Amino acid sequence: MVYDFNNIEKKWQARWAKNKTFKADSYSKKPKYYILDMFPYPSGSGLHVGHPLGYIASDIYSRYKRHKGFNVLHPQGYDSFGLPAEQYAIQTGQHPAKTTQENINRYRQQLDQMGFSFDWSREVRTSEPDFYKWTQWIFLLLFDHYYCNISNMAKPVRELIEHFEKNGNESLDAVCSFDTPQFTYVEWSGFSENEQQDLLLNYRLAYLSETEVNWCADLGTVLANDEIINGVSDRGGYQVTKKKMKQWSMRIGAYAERLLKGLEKIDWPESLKEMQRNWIGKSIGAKVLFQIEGYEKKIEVFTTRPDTIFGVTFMTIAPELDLVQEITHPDQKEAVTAYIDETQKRTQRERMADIESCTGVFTGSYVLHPFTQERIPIWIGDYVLADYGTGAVMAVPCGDQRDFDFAKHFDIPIKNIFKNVSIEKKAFTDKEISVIDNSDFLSGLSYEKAIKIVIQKLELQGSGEGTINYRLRDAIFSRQRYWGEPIPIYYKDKLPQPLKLKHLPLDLPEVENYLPTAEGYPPLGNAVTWAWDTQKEKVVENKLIDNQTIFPLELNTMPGWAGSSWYFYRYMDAQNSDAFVGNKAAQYWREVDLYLGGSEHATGHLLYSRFWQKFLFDINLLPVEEYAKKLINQGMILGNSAFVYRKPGTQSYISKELIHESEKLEPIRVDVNLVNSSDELDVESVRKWQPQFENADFKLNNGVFKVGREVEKMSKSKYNVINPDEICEQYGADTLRMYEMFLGPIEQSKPWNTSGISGVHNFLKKYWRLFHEGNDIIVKDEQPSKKELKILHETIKKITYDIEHFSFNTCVSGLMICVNELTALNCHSRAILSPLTLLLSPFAPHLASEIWEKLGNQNTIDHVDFPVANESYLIEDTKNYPVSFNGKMRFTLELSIDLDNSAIQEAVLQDKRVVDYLEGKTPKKWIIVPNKIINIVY
RNA sequence: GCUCGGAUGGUGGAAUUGGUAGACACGUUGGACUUAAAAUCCAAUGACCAUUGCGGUCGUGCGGGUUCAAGUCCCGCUCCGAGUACCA
Repeated sequence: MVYDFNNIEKKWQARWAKNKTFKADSYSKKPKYYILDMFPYPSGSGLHVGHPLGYIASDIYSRYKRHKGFNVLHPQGYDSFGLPAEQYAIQTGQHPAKTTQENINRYRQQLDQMGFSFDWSREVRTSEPDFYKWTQWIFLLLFDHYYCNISNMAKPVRELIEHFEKNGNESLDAVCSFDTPQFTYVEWSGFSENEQQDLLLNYRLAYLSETEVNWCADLGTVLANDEIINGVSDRGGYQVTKKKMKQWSMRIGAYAERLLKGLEKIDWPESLKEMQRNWIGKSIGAKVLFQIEGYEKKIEVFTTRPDTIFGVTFMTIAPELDLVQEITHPDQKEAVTAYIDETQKRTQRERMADIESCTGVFTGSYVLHPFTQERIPIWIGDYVLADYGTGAVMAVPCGDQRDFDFAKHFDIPIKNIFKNVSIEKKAFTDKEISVIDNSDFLSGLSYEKAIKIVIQKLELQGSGEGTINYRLRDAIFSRQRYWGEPIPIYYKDKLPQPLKLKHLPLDLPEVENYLPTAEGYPPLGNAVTWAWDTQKEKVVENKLIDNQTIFPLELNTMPGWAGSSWYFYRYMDAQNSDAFVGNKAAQYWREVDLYLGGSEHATGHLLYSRFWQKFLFDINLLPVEEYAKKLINQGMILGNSAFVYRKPGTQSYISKELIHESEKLEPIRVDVNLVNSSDELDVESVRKWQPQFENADFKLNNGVFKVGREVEKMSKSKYNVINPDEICEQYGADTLRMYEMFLGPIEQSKPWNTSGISGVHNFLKKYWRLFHEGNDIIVKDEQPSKKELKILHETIKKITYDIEHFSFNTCVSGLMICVNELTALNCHSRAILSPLTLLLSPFAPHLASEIWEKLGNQNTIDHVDFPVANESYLIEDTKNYPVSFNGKMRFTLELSIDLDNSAIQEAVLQDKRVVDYLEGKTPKKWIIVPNKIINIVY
């Protein structure tokens, strides 16, 4: 009887679905374990072989944990709002909801055929109103809270208002926008309602503000930096300009320090933590105030080197600052305006690419040095970024390379404040070995001491203070897009007002046209009908109508990361219609025990979700401050792209081996599915594949056309996608699962390559044969031999250890060795085969289930206890030791035994530690290597 | 530039954390079974030398060091990958 994987897999998948085998109990006496995968975005191309890598690993671990007696929550869902569905809608006029549903169906079918043990009863979709109701609700909570620096947590805006009524904002220590004015309680009560609301926006965690964005008028939308190439839009090549727009933002900066500190408590990959640390970018330094000559205003700068304050010879401010207009001297007006126009045309990308050139202009104004009162010229330079620190820099050319270059370029004096250092050619930046000189009260001090003293002095005279600055910027939350969560806000006198919980979900309306308009009017503006009608209030045509009063609604939608920032809590209580997660469920499941996903989300999803978690923890809605105890980044499975080479300007393609090195050819990607394993191209299929190849000329070599290969990310646009479906068809899901694990360590990226798949498939066939002879299952209830027991228990030990350390590739090897050895011994003992099948079950669940049933077990294998290694079977017989043996051993040994053996005595006496021993020090363990030396482990 | 990873046979990768390097698998070669093929099984397979039998030498990117013992630890390089980039 052959291993009929297709039928076995169908049989068990149907049975699992019917019996709801993997449904997690809501509450259980068993210990809980929550294993989460990053949910997929259901794209049009379906799953490729790279997607399931992490899912296979988490599935193995989930099945293992069930065998170990845990109540395992292993859910799955879809991150179903997003750009590609909307782009597709724009092109074809199909509603994104429709295409999304189709894609989800395909994904589900593909996930099921891999035999994953997901609890589908808890499925979530971010684009479903039942789900985004709560995303909108969380947004409203963020809108309704501010960050208090004293208690170091979010607090209700209500308390903020109380504080303003009693004290104004002077004595308040809260996170707020940079340009928040100071006011007293008297002033506060004098403000109009609108003025008050406007000020409150400076404190809210979700707030509306004027933000500079990359605006593309032709596409009618804001673009992210990576959507712009060489100053024009990546899509269509249109011009991109900078524009100030009212945008919703999230005050993630308020949580910078806690996001940093929290990393110490969680078991996440060090490299990923490092990425988050760099992204948060903490730097310790000082704020220094410089009085502008002839003005009341002061310019505040942030510096990490306040010790170099006596080296300041000019100041540079970012061209975007409003301050620029105010302080520009009439004589310089023309030059400054010209420069600002110039920089505005340059996109951020151009500015970034153009590190070499040094541009700037003098404002004609001066600030006064806080200690020497010297006049310091104020320059404008676009090497200063408006949104880092205060957008102004005290330039110390002797100690900073950029300031040095700027000074050299514009011929500004450079003052040396370092002892015994030449600054002729470049700035001196090595702070650790510097000694300050030529600096009044700081002369002769080291960098560390000077910083302490200068900060004291600054604080004393009120012209600065020690401070910490973070690189992390507040996250822009508005998107001029259709396929996302509507922001639950309406406008009263142009001020944002929150909708109420009873209004939620604010459904995404139907529109005729998904394209945003050229003025930046979002596509929701095209909406004809909005969905709800609550008592007196209703929403019609972008308007909230309340008692005959009409208010416009917010038309922007939320970004992709909104729904994914909290979805893992929804799984705990997916059907709850009264809360985003019920208290009882949150208390039982608490947090994710193991999270698997790609490191590409390090500074996106994985940071934003930690931010929302901390916020929801602050306001007592969640029990823990970090939601994922342990995180593993699975590597990417890369594609092996195929290239054909075209002579420029012709339709002539040349087989790979016929290419001379000197020839310049254009590489063009072809679908890898049209290439066989020897890199030979199916020319006829290529002609049918794309019209450009229809009449092309292919120069063959020995009757075949060979392609070039390159390893790249697997993506539809690179035509290198391999779908798992065919492999499941040809080898079965169990083979695919084990093969993907066998490929290498889970964290490692690797190119997809099917050449080794037969090895794994052979193993499963061999495993099947271990139990079969002809059509009969052959299992004997006989006492297993010592040797068989030893093989089994060694394997149990290894597999258990390796699964717990997520070393799934070595698990597969371990099982292979075990089966090879048992085959050689012709083992048919039930006492061996039964536990062995349990060991296999997480990896090849269909095969294991089938054999388990054939062994006559009444229960299914899924929740049976995992075998435990019995050490007594593993102990080596050491009696015949030590002159010759196979394998390596570690054990405690009486020294006298070995020293009596003259064959090894000579070697032993070379070992310093033996001498130590003879002098009275006791070793703990010895390791003996034949013909070599004795090792002693203390 | 900065930060973090990595480098082991023809290939993917093991190595109990300092203790027989190359497990397991692919590939290759030879053999068995077969009219033949497929399937399956067996053997060899790091390199070089010796192969009449044993055997020997070198080997974990390069150069040093610590140690009885280094793929593993330390110092200095080279190359590759990832992240980030005028962050004051």
